[in-house]
Amino acid sequence: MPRASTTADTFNAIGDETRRAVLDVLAAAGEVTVGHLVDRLGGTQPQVSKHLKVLRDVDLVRCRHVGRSRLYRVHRPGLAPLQTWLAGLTVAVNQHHDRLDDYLEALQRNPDPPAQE
Amino acid sequence: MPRASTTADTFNAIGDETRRAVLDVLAAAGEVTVGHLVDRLGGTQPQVSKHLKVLRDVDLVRCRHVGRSRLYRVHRPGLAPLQTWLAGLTVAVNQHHDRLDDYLEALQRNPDPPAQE
DNA sequence: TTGACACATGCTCATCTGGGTAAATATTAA
DNA sequence: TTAATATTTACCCAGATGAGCATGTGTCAA
Repeated sequence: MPRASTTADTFNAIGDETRRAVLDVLAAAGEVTVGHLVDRLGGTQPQVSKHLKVLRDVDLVRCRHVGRSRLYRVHRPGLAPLQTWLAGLTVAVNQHHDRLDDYLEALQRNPDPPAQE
Repeated sequence: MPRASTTADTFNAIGDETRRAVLDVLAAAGEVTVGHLVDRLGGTQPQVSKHLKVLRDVDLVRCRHVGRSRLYRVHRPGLAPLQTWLAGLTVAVNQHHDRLDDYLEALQRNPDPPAQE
């Protein structure tokens, strides 16, 4: 079985570095034209358009027509899956691992530590 | 050019749903054995091992040997790239898009709104 | 209508993937 | 040493990808 489609979910969509860069530019600028993105990010126009399609498919960006241009913007609700999962994971990790990392790293440096210092 | 390697960075690593599930289990349980993960997640043992290798390569998990088992755990610092990027993006989006989404959606429902109301 | 502009879509291709199964490695028990 | 347990690693394969390039679609200007 191959890797899941990039449009399978938000996580796959942001796996690509260029797409993250697209989101960064959109987030910083508010609304941006495809042409502007091309100038800003480099690469060819079809390339950028394809990345935008992926982001659109997972609802991370939306666009509106203005003349012959299209203005793209980040669609905030699309970020929810990422924010939710990462926040939940972080909380869970912190609860169980408080200070465990430090302990384990110390243990690794001194595999057989004395019972109590 | 094919998709970037899953071990290219943290973002690619968490693109896979099974790997996110692995992280969830590890985060909830603290330290877990590979066998336990297999029981918990289903799938074959080699499969889980491979996913763990990917997570290890991007430093999202670490493990230590205990007898013939290995105890895996989430390595918190490995989450930093995700947290940093997502937080930055969220802040930027909120700054530029405060209430823009609502406006645009209203605009979409009523493409040619009266000047003021 | 014709032409230019702004994007989107279609196509080819080398490449990386995740699943399945078999075999290798390491550690403990007998 | 031999057997069993716990994981990792090696192969094989269909499927999806991103880059490059050509083409299609929609809009504005003359």
